Amino acid sequence: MSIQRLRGTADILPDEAPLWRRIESAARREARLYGCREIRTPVFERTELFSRSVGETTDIVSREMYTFPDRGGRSVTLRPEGTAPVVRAYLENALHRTAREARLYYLGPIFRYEKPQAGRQRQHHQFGVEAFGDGGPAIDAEVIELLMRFYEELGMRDLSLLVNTVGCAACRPAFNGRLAAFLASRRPDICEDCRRRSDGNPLRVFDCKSAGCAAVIAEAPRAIESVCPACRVHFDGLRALLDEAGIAHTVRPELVRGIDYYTRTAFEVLAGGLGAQNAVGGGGRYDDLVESLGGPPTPAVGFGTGIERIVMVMAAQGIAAPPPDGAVVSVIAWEPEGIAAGRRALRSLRGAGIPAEMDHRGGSLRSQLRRAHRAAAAYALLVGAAECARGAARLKDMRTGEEREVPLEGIGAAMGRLAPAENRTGVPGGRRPS
RNA sequence: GUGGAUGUAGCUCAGUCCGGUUAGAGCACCUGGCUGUGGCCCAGGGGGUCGGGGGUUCAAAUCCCCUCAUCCACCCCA
Repeated sequence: MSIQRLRGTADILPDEAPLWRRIESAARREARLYGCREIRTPVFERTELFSRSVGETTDIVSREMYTFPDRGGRSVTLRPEGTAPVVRAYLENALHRTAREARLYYLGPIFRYEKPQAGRQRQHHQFGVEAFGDGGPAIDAEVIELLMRFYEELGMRDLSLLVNTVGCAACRPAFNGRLAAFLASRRPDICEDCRRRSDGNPLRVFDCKSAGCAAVIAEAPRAIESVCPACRVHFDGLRALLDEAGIAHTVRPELVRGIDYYTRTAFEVLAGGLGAQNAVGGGGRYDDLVESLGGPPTPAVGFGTGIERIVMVMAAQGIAAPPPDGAVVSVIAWEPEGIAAGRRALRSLRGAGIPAEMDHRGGSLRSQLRRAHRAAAAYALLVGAAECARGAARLKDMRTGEEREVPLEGIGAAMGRLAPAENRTGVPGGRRPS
Protein backbone atom coordinates (compact mmCIF):
# COMPACT_ATOMS: atom_id res chain seq x y z
CA MET A 1 0.00 0.00 0.00
CA SER A 2 1.46 3.37 -0.93
CA ILE A 3 -0.02 6.60 0.37
CA GLN A 4 -2.54 6.19 3.15
CA ARG A 5 -5.01 8.59 4.67
CA LEU A 6 -3.82 10.76 7.50
CA ARG A 7 -4.31 9.47 11.00
CA GLY A 8 -7.73 10.21 12.44
CA THR A 9 -9.33 10.87 9.06
CA ALA A 10 -11.86 8.72 7.27
CA ASP A 11 -13.12 8.25 3.76
CA ILE A 12 -16.87 8.29 3.45
CA LEU A 13 -17.35 5.59 0.85
CA PRO A 14 -20.10 5.29 -1.78
CA ASP A 15 -21.95 2.75 0.37
CA GLU A 16 -22.09 5.19 3.28
CA ALA A 17 -22.73 8.40 1.40
CA PRO A 18 -26.52 7.91 1.10
CA LEU A 19 -26.81 7.77 4.89
CA TRP A 20 -24.74 10.94 5.18
CA ARG A 21 -27.00 12.66 2.70
CA ARG A 22 -30.05 11.57 4.67
CA ILE A 23 -28.58 13.03 7.85
CA GLU A 24 -27.58 16.24 6.12
CA SER A 25 -30.95 16.72 4.52
CA ALA A 26 -32.69 16.10 7.84
CA ALA A 27 -30.43 18.75 9.35
CA ARG A 28 -31.29 21.26 6.62
CA ARG A 29 -34.98 20.48 6.89
CA GLU A 30 -35.12 20.94 10.67
CA ALA A 31 -32.99 24.06 10.56
CA ARG A 32 -35.29 25.53 7.95
CA LEU A 33 -38.38 24.63 9.97
CA TYR A 34 -36.96 26.61 12.86
CA GLY A 35 -36.14 29.63 10.76
CA CYS A 36 -32.40 29.09 10.42
CA ARG A 37 -30.52 30.05 7.30
CA GLU A 38 -27.36 28.38 6.12
CA ILE A 39 -23.95 29.95 6.46
CA ARG A 40 -20.74 28.53 5.05
CA THR A 41 -17.52 29.82 6.52
CA PRO A 42 -13.95 28.96 5.50
CA VAL A 43 -12.41 25.88 7.07
CA PHE A 44 -9.45 27.94 8.20
CA GLU A 45 -9.27 31.19 10.10
CA ARG A 46 -6.74 33.40 11.79
CA THR A 47 -5.49 31.58 14.86
CA GLU A 48 -6.42 34.39 17.24
CA LEU A 49 -10.12 33.93 16.46
CA PHE A 50 -10.03 30.65 18.34
CA SER A 51 -7.51 31.51 21.03
CA ARG A 52 -9.54 34.59 21.98
CA SER A 53 -12.95 32.93 21.94
CA VAL A 54 -12.50 29.31 22.94
CA GLY A 55 -9.93 30.21 25.60
CA GLU A 56 -6.16 29.93 25.79
CA THR A 57 -6.24 27.42 28.62
CA THR A 58 -8.72 25.01 27.06
CA ASP A 59 -7.48 21.69 25.71
CA ILE A 60 -8.76 22.65 22.28
CA VAL A 61 -6.58 25.73 22.02
CA SER A 62 -3.63 24.64 24.10
CA ARG A 63 -2.94 21.34 22.40
CA GLU A 64 -5.47 20.29 19.78
CA MET A 65 -5.40 22.86 17.02
CA TYR A 66 -4.01 22.39 13.54
CA THR A 67 -2.09 25.65 13.50
CA PHE A 68 0.55 26.62 10.97
CA PRO A 69 2.01 29.69 9.34
CA ASP A 70 0.85 30.29 5.78
CA ARG A 71 3.20 31.52 3.09
CA GLY A 72 2.53 35.11 4.06
CA GLY A 73 3.59 34.46 7.62
CA ARG A 74 0.09 34.61 9.12
CA SER A 75 -0.78 32.05 11.77
CA VAL A 76 -3.79 30.14 10.50
CA THR A 77 -5.81 27.38 12.14
CA LEU A 78 -8.13 24.72 10.76
CA ARG A 79 -11.38 25.37 12.57
CA PRO A 80 -11.55 23.30 15.77
CA GLU A 81 -15.18 24.25 16.42
CA GLY A 82 -18.00 25.89 14.53
CA THR A 83 -19.25 28.76 16.65
CA ALA A 84 -16.36 31.23 16.53
CA PRO A 85 -16.20 31.34 12.71
CA VAL A 86 -19.95 31.91 12.53
CA VAL A 87 -19.70 34.76 15.03
CA ARG A 88 -16.80 36.22 13.05
CA ALA A 89 -18.77 36.04 9.81
CA TYR A 90 -21.88 37.42 11.50
CA LEU A 91 -19.94 40.48 12.60
CA GLU A 92 -17.74 40.90 9.54
CA ASN A 93 -20.72 40.89 7.19
CA ALA A 94 -22.79 43.05 9.52
CA LEU A 95 -25.62 40.54 9.69
CA HIS A 96 -26.49 42.04 13.07
CA ARG A 97 -27.32 45.32 11.35
CA THR A 98 -29.72 43.89 8.79
CA ALA A 99 -31.72 41.76 11.19
CA ARG A 100 -31.91 42.10 14.93
CA GLU A 101 -32.22 38.41 15.40
CA ALA A 102 -30.27 36.04 13.17
CA ARG A 103 -30.56 32.28 13.18
CA LEU A 104 -27.86 30.45 11.29
CA TYR A 105 -26.85 26.87 10.70
CA TYR A 106 -23.77 25.22 9.29
CA LEU A 107 -22.64 21.79 8.20
CA GLY A 108 -19.02 20.94 7.68
CA PRO A 109 -15.70 19.57 8.85
CA ILE A 110 -14.03 20.30 12.16
CA PHE A 111 -10.37 19.61 12.91
CA ARG A 112 -8.74 18.72 16.20
CA TYR A 113 -5.35 17.15 16.68
CA GLU A 114 -6.37 14.43 19.12
CA LYS A 115 -5.47 10.81 19.52
CA PRO A 116 -8.21 8.89 17.71
CA GLN A 117 -10.46 6.39 19.45
CA ALA A 118 -14.06 5.24 19.18
CA GLY A 119 -16.11 8.26 18.13
CA ARG A 120 -13.12 10.58 18.00
CA GLN A 121 -11.29 11.60 14.88
CA ARG A 122 -8.97 14.38 13.83
CA GLN A 123 -11.41 15.49 11.18
CA HIS A 124 -15.06 15.09 11.96
CA HIS A 125 -18.22 16.80 10.77
CA GLN A 126 -20.75 18.85 12.64
CA PHE A 127 -24.17 20.26 12.14
CA GLY A 128 -24.54 23.37 14.21
CA VAL A 129 -27.07 26.09 14.86
CA GLU A 130 -26.42 29.55 16.28
CA ALA A 131 -29.19 31.93 17.28
CA PHE A 132 -28.16 35.53 17.88
CA GLY A 133 -29.92 38.43 19.53
CA ASP A 134 -32.34 36.86 21.98
CA GLY A 135 -31.31 36.56 25.60
CA GLY A 136 -34.42 34.81 26.91
CA PRO A 137 -34.83 31.16 27.80
CA ALA A 138 -37.45 30.52 25.10
CA ILE A 139 -34.84 30.56 22.38
CA ASP A 140 -32.64 28.17 24.37
CA ALA A 141 -35.59 25.80 24.57
CA GLU A 142 -36.30 26.20 20.89
CA VAL A 143 -32.73 25.45 19.89
CA ILE A 144 -32.75 22.33 22.07
CA GLU A 145 -36.11 21.32 20.62
CA LEU A 146 -34.67 21.64 17.11
CA LEU A 147 -31.79 19.38 18.04
CA MET A 148 -34.01 16.74 19.65
CA ARG A 149 -36.44 16.79 16.73
CA PHE A 150 -33.55 16.30 14.34
CA TYR A 151 -32.44 13.18 16.22
CA GLU A 152 -36.00 11.95 16.37
CA GLU A 153 -36.49 12.43 12.63
CA LEU A 154 -33.49 10.16 12.07
CA GLY A 155 -35.09 7.50 14.26
CA MET A 156 -32.63 7.79 17.13
CA ARG A 157 -33.94 6.58 20.48
CA ASP A 158 -32.91 6.47 24.13
CA LEU A 159 -31.10 9.77 24.16
CA SER A 160 -30.65 11.67 27.37
CA LEU A 161 -30.60 15.41 27.52
CA LEU A 162 -28.55 16.89 30.33
CA VAL A 163 -28.86 20.56 31.22
CA ASN A 164 -27.05 22.86 33.59
CA THR A 165 -26.32 26.48 34.19
CA VAL A 166 -22.78 27.70 34.46
CA GLY A 167 -23.57 31.26 35.53
CA CYS A 168 -22.74 34.52 33.84
CA ALA A 169 -20.06 37.17 33.90
CA ALA A 170 -21.67 38.61 37.02
CA CYS A 171 -21.72 35.50 39.15
CA ARG A 172 -19.25 33.03 37.72
CA PRO A 173 -16.01 34.68 38.86
CA ALA A 174 -17.21 34.71 42.43
CA PHE A 175 -18.27 31.12 42.20
CA ASN A 176 -15.02 30.07 40.57
CA GLY A 177 -13.19 31.74 43.44
CA ARG A 178 -15.23 29.90 46.04
CA LEU A 179 -14.74 26.61 44.27
CA ALA A 180 -11.03 27.16 43.90
CA ALA A 181 -10.77 27.98 47.58
CA PHE A 182 -12.67 24.83 48.47
CA LEU A 183 -10.43 22.71 46.23
CA ALA A 184 -7.32 24.30 47.71
CA SER A 185 -8.52 23.27 51.16
CA ARG A 186 -8.92 19.68 49.98
CA ARG A 187 -5.86 19.57 47.77
CA PRO A 188 -4.35 16.48 49.42
CA ASP A 189 -7.53 14.49 48.75
CA ILE A 190 -7.84 15.06 45.02
CA CYS A 191 -6.02 13.53 42.08
CA GLU A 192 -3.22 15.16 40.18
CA ASP A 193 -5.43 15.99 37.21
CA CYS A 194 -7.87 17.78 39.46
CA ARG A 195 -5.12 19.82 41.09
CA ARG A 196 -4.16 21.00 37.66
CA ARG A 197 -7.80 21.70 36.83
CA SER A 198 -8.39 23.64 40.02
CA ASP A 199 -5.79 26.16 38.89
CA GLY A 200 -6.96 26.54 35.30
CA ASN A 201 -10.68 25.88 35.09
CA PRO A 202 -11.95 24.66 38.47
CA LEU A 203 -15.37 23.77 37.07
CA ARG A 204 -13.74 20.90 35.24
CA VAL A 205 -13.20 18.90 38.44
CA PHE A 206 -16.90 18.06 38.33
CA ASP A 207 -16.08 15.86 35.36
CA CYS A 208 -13.50 13.76 37.20
CA LYS A 209 -14.28 10.05 37.30
CA SER A 210 -11.80 9.04 40.00
CA ALA A 211 -13.42 7.62 43.11
CA GLY A 212 -11.37 9.70 45.53
CA CYS A 213 -12.35 12.93 43.88
CA ALA A 214 -16.01 11.97 43.74
CA ALA A 215 -16.21 12.10 47.54
CA VAL A 216 -14.65 15.53 47.61
CA ILE A 217 -16.75 16.80 44.74
CA ALA A 218 -19.91 15.72 46.51
CA GLU A 219 -19.16 18.35 49.16
CA ALA A 220 -18.09 21.06 46.73
CA PRO A 221 -20.21 24.12 46.14
CA ARG A 222 -22.38 23.78 43.04
CA ALA A 223 -22.72 26.37 40.34
CA ILE A 224 -26.40 25.70 40.14
CA GLU A 225 -26.86 26.68 43.78
CA SER A 226 -24.58 29.66 43.53
CA VAL A 227 -25.62 31.53 40.43
CA CYS A 228 -27.10 34.98 40.59
CA PRO A 229 -30.88 35.51 40.68
CA ALA A 230 -31.01 36.44 36.97
CA CYS A 231 -29.26 33.22 35.97
CA ARG A 232 -31.51 31.27 38.27
CA VAL A 233 -34.62 32.76 36.70
CA HIS A 234 -33.26 32.00 33.24
CA PHE A 235 -32.53 28.40 34.12
CA ASP A 236 -35.89 27.80 35.79
CA GLY A 237 -37.54 29.38 32.78
CA LEU A 238 -35.71 27.07 30.42
CA ARG A 239 -36.71 24.01 32.40
CA ALA A 240 -40.36 25.04 32.43
CA LEU A 241 -40.25 25.63 28.66
CA LEU A 242 -38.67 22.22 28.05
CA ASP A 243 -41.41 20.64 30.14
CA GLU A 244 -44.01 22.54 28.15
CA ALA A 245 -42.47 21.21 24.92
CA GLY A 246 -42.51 17.69 26.33
CA ILE A 247 -38.73 17.38 26.22
CA ALA A 248 -37.42 15.11 28.95
CA HIS A 249 -34.25 16.37 30.55
CA THR A 250 -32.06 15.85 33.57
CA VAL A 251 -30.33 18.56 35.53
CA ARG A 252 -26.69 17.62 35.83
CA PRO A 253 -24.91 20.13 38.08
CA GLU A 254 -21.52 18.69 37.20
CA LEU A 255 -22.03 19.26 33.47
CA VAL A 256 -19.28 21.55 32.24
CA ARG A 257 -18.21 22.19 28.70
CA GLY A 258 -14.64 22.46 27.55
CA ILE A 259 -15.01 25.82 25.88
CA ASP A 260 -14.69 29.03 27.86
CA TYR A 261 -17.29 31.20 26.15
CA TYR A 262 -20.38 29.48 27.57
CA THR A 263 -22.62 31.38 29.96
CA ARG A 264 -25.78 30.30 31.72
CA THR A 265 -27.24 27.40 29.77
CA ALA A 266 -25.06 24.37 29.01
CA PHE A 267 -26.46 21.14 27.65
CA GLU A 268 -25.38 17.84 26.23
CA VAL A 269 -27.14 14.93 24.58
CA LEU A 270 -25.83 11.49 25.47
CA ALA A 271 -26.40 8.24 23.62
CA GLY A 272 -25.47 4.61 24.07
CA GLY A 273 -23.46 2.73 21.45
CA LEU A 274 -20.73 5.33 21.25
CA GLY A 275 -18.11 3.86 23.56
CA ALA A 276 -16.48 6.24 25.98
CA GLN A 277 -17.28 9.29 23.84
CA ASN A 278 -20.97 9.24 24.59
CA ALA A 279 -22.05 12.76 23.65
CA VAL A 280 -23.74 13.12 20.26
CA GLY A 281 -24.34 16.80 20.63
CA GLY A 282 -23.96 19.69 22.97
CA GLY A 283 -24.11 23.41 23.24
CA GLY A 284 -25.14 26.33 25.31
CA ARG A 285 -25.48 30.04 25.63
CA TYR A 286 -22.63 32.44 24.96
CA ASP A 287 -23.87 35.89 25.84
CA ASP A 288 -20.47 37.59 25.94
CA LEU A 289 -18.77 36.12 22.88
CA VAL A 290 -20.05 38.48 20.20
CA GLU A 291 -18.99 41.49 22.21
CA SER A 292 -15.61 40.02 23.07
CA LEU A 293 -14.95 39.56 19.35
CA GLY A 294 -15.62 43.21 18.74
CA GLY A 295 -19.38 43.32 18.15
CA PRO A 296 -22.19 44.95 20.04
CA PRO A 297 -23.46 43.20 23.17
CA THR A 298 -25.44 40.33 21.66
CA PRO A 299 -26.78 37.33 23.52
CA ALA A 300 -26.63 34.03 21.64
CA VAL A 301 -27.21 30.31 22.01
CA GLY A 302 -26.33 27.34 19.86
CA PHE A 303 -25.34 23.71 19.55
CA GLY A 304 -23.05 21.46 17.59
CA THR A 305 -23.70 17.80 16.88
CA GLY A 306 -21.30 15.26 15.39
CA ILE A 307 -22.35 13.52 12.20
CA GLU A 308 -19.96 10.59 12.69
CA ARG A 309 -21.40 9.95 16.14
CA ILE A 310 -24.93 10.10 14.76
CA VAL A 311 -23.91 7.48 12.19
CA MET A 312 -22.54 5.33 15.03
CA VAL A 313 -25.70 5.64 17.12
CA MET A 314 -27.91 4.83 14.14
CA ALA A 315 -25.82 1.74 13.39
CA ALA A 316 -25.90 0.63 17.04
CA GLN A 317 -29.67 1.08 17.12
CA GLY A 318 -30.16 -0.90 13.92
CA ILE A 319 -31.68 2.01 12.02
CA ALA A 320 -31.82 1.05 8.36
CA ALA A 321 -29.67 3.02 5.97
CA PRO A 322 -31.11 4.27 2.71
CA PRO A 323 -30.57 2.07 -0.36
CA PRO A 324 -27.21 2.45 -2.08
CA ASP A 325 -26.86 4.58 -5.18
CA GLY A 326 -26.97 2.75 -8.47
CA ALA A 327 -28.32 2.66 -11.96
CA VAL A 328 -32.03 2.00 -12.43
CA VAL A 329 -31.62 0.67 -15.94
CA SER A 330 -28.72 -1.38 -17.19
CA VAL A 331 -28.41 -1.26 -20.97
CA ILE A 332 -27.00 -4.48 -22.38
CA ALA A 333 -25.68 -4.95 -25.91
CA TRP A 334 -23.76 -8.13 -26.61
CA GLU A 335 -23.75 -8.18 -30.39
CA PRO A 336 -22.02 -5.61 -32.63
CA GLU A 337 -25.35 -4.59 -34.19
CA GLY A 338 -26.78 -3.42 -30.88
CA ILE A 339 -23.93 -1.36 -29.52
CA ALA A 340 -24.62 2.01 -31.14
CA ALA A 341 -28.37 1.62 -30.53
CA GLY A 342 -27.57 0.80 -26.90
CA ARG A 343 -25.62 4.00 -26.53
CA ARG A 344 -28.51 5.98 -28.04
CA ALA A 345 -30.90 4.35 -25.56
CA LEU A 346 -28.51 5.24 -22.74
CA ARG A 347 -28.59 8.91 -23.70
CA SER A 348 -32.36 8.85 -24.06
CA LEU A 349 -32.78 7.36 -20.57
CA ARG A 350 -30.40 9.82 -18.97
CA GLY A 351 -32.08 12.64 -20.82
CA ALA A 352 -35.33 11.58 -19.14
CA GLY A 353 -33.64 11.70 -15.73
CA ILE A 354 -33.29 7.96 -15.32
CA PRO A 355 -29.95 6.76 -13.96
CA ALA A 356 -28.67 4.29 -16.53
CA GLU A 357 -25.45 2.46 -17.24
CA MET A 358 -23.95 0.32 -19.99
CA ASP A 359 -20.82 -1.78 -19.77
CA HIS A 360 -18.78 -0.63 -22.74
CA ARG A 361 -16.42 -3.56 -22.33
CA GLY A 362 -19.18 -5.76 -23.63
CA GLY A 363 -19.13 -9.43 -22.74
CA SER A 364 -21.72 -12.16 -23.14
CA LEU A 365 -25.36 -11.48 -22.43
CA ARG A 366 -25.06 -13.81 -19.51
CA SER A 367 -22.15 -12.01 -17.92
CA GLN A 368 -23.62 -8.55 -18.50
CA LEU A 369 -26.91 -9.65 -16.99
CA ARG A 370 -25.03 -10.98 -14.01
CA ARG A 371 -23.31 -7.61 -13.63
CA ALA A 372 -26.66 -5.82 -13.86
CA HIS A 373 -28.01 -8.11 -11.17
CA ARG A 374 -25.10 -7.46 -8.85
CA ALA A 375 -25.37 -3.75 -9.45
CA ALA A 376 -29.00 -4.13 -8.37
CA ALA A 377 -30.45 -2.47 -11.45
CA ALA A 378 -34.25 -2.47 -11.45
CA TYR A 379 -34.41 -3.04 -15.21
CA ALA A 380 -32.20 -4.42 -17.94
CA LEU A 381 -32.65 -3.19 -21.50
CA LEU A 382 -31.51 -5.95 -23.86
CA VAL A 383 -30.54 -4.47 -27.21
CA GLY A 384 -30.18 -7.57 -29.37
CA ALA A 385 -29.46 -7.67 -33.08
CA ALA A 386 -32.83 -9.19 -33.99
CA GLU A 387 -34.97 -6.65 -32.10
CA CYS A 388 -32.65 -3.85 -33.07
CA ALA A 389 -33.31 -4.57 -36.73
CA ARG A 390 -36.94 -3.57 -36.17
CA GLY A 391 -36.09 -0.63 -33.92
CA ALA A 392 -36.90 -2.36 -30.64
CA ALA A 393 -35.31 -3.91 -27.56
CA ARG A 394 -36.41 -6.19 -24.75
CA LEU A 395 -37.09 -4.57 -21.38
CA LYS A 396 -36.59 -6.97 -18.52
CA ASP A 397 -37.90 -6.33 -15.02
CA MET A 398 -35.06 -7.65 -12.88
CA ARG A 399 -37.24 -8.27 -9.88
CA THR A 400 -39.97 -10.34 -11.55
CA GLY A 401 -38.02 -11.53 -14.56
CA GLU A 402 -40.78 -10.42 -16.93
CA GLU A 403 -39.76 -9.23 -20.37
CA ARG A 404 -41.49 -7.33 -23.11
CA GLU A 405 -40.49 -5.73 -26.34
CA VAL A 406 -40.33 -1.94 -26.36
CA PRO A 407 -39.56 0.53 -29.15
CA LEU A 408 -36.13 2.11 -28.89
CA GLU A 409 -37.44 5.41 -30.18
CA GLY A 410 -38.30 7.60 -27.19
CA ILE A 411 -37.25 4.92 -24.71
CA GLY A 412 -36.36 7.47 -22.03
CA ALA A 413 -39.75 9.14 -22.07
CA ALA A 414 -41.51 5.75 -22.14
CA MET A 415 -39.53 4.55 -19.13
CA GLY A 416 -40.30 7.80 -17.36
CA ARG A 417 -44.02 7.07 -17.75
CA LEU A 418 -43.58 3.42 -16.79
CA ALA A 419 -41.71 4.11 -13.59
CA PRO A 420 -42.00 7.76 -12.59
CA ALA A 421 -40.97 6.92 -9.03
CA GLU A 422 -37.65 5.72 -10.35
CA ASN A 423 -36.96 9.00 -12.03
CA ARG A 424 -34.89 9.87 -9.05
CA THR A 425 -31.89 8.01 -7.75
CA GLY A 426 -33.68 5.63 -5.40
CA VAL A 427 -34.58 2.16 -6.48
CA PRO A 428 -38.06 0.99 -5.44
CA GLY A 429 -38.57 -2.09 -3.36
CA GLY A 430 -35.09 -2.06 -1.92
CA ARG A 431 -31.96 -3.50 -3.42
CA ARG A 432 -30.50 -6.94 -4.02
CA PRO A 433 -33.43 -8.92 -5.33
CA SER A 434 -32.78 -12.53 -4.41
C1' G B 1 0.86 12.88 26.18
C1' U B 2 0.01 7.77 29.14
C1' G B 3 -1.62 2.63 29.03
C1' G B 4 -3.67 -2.06 26.74
C1' A B 5 -4.80 -4.96 22.33
C1' U B 6 -4.13 -5.93 17.18
C1' G B 7 -1.55 -5.80 12.12
C1' U B 8 -1.64 -12.42 7.10
C1' A B 9 -5.83 -11.82 -0.11
C1' G B 10 -10.64 -6.45 -1.64
C1' C B 11 -13.46 -7.99 3.33
C1' U B 12 -13.79 -11.33 7.86
C1' C B 13 -10.27 -14.39 9.80
C1' A B 14 -7.18 -19.37 10.65
C1' G B 15 -1.91 -20.48 10.88
C1' U B 16 2.28 -17.58 15.41
C1' C B 17 2.52 -20.46 21.80
C1' C B 18 6.00 -25.73 20.06
C1' G B 19 10.52 -21.90 13.40
C1' G B 20 10.66 -26.60 8.65
C1' U B 21 7.87 -28.70 1.75
C1' U B 22 4.75 -24.17 -3.49
C1' A B 23 0.92 -19.49 3.18
C1' G B 24 -4.89 -21.31 3.84
C1' A B 25 -10.52 -20.83 4.47
C1' G B 26 -15.21 -18.28 3.88
C1' C B 27 -17.22 -14.13 1.40
C1' A B 28 -16.27 -10.94 -2.85
C1' C B 29 -14.28 -10.78 -8.02
C1' C B 30 -13.47 -13.16 -13.17
C1' U B 31 -14.51 -17.34 -16.64
C1' G B 32 -17.15 -21.58 -18.01
C1' G B 33 -21.16 -25.34 -17.42
C1' C B 34 -26.12 -22.50 -20.08
C1' U B 35 -23.40 -20.75 -28.42
C1' G B 36 -29.86 -14.81 -26.53
C1' U B 37 -31.01 -14.44 -20.19
C1' G B 38 -29.29 -12.65 -13.72
C1' G B 39 -30.23 -14.98 -8.67
C1' C B 40 -29.30 -21.21 -6.87
C1' C B 41 -25.79 -25.04 -7.89
C1' C B 42 -21.13 -27.11 -9.89
C1' A B 43 -16.11 -26.60 -11.97
C1' G B 44 -12.00 -23.61 -12.79
C1' G B 45 -9.19 -18.93 -12.34
C1' G B 46 -6.89 -14.25 -10.84
C1' G B 47 -5.21 -12.11 -6.71
C1' G B 48 -0.39 -11.91 -0.82
C1' U B 49 6.34 -6.96 0.00
C1' C B 50 2.40 -12.27 6.06
C1' G B 51 2.46 -3.53 8.23
C1' G B 52 7.88 -1.78 7.57
C1' G B 53 13.18 -2.22 9.01
C1' G B 54 16.96 -4.84 11.46
C1' G B 55 18.69 -9.24 14.12
C1' U B 56 19.04 -14.71 15.55
C1' U B 57 19.08 -19.31 12.53
C1' C B 58 20.89 -24.07 7.70
C1' A B 59 15.72 -22.19 7.63
C1' A B 60 11.30 -16.79 10.11
C1' A B 61 4.22 -15.16 8.99
C1' U B 62 6.14 -17.90 13.46
C1' C B 63 11.68 -16.09 18.04
C1' C B 64 14.20 -11.04 19.56
C1' C B 65 14.76 -5.56 18.95
C1' C B 66 13.15 -1.02 16.70
C1' U B 67 9.47 1.48 14.03
C1' C B 68 4.74 2.67 11.77
C1' A B 69 -0.42 2.10 11.64
C1' U B 70 -5.18 0.69 13.50
C1' C B 71 -8.54 -0.25 17.52
C1' C B 72 -9.78 0.51 22.72
C1' A B 73 -9.26 3.24 27.37
C1' C B 74 -7.39 7.65 30.21
C1' C B 75 -7.55 12.94 29.12
C1' C B 76 -10.91 15.95 26.41
C1' C B 77 -14.95 16.39 23.35
C1' A B 78 -18.90 16.04 18.56
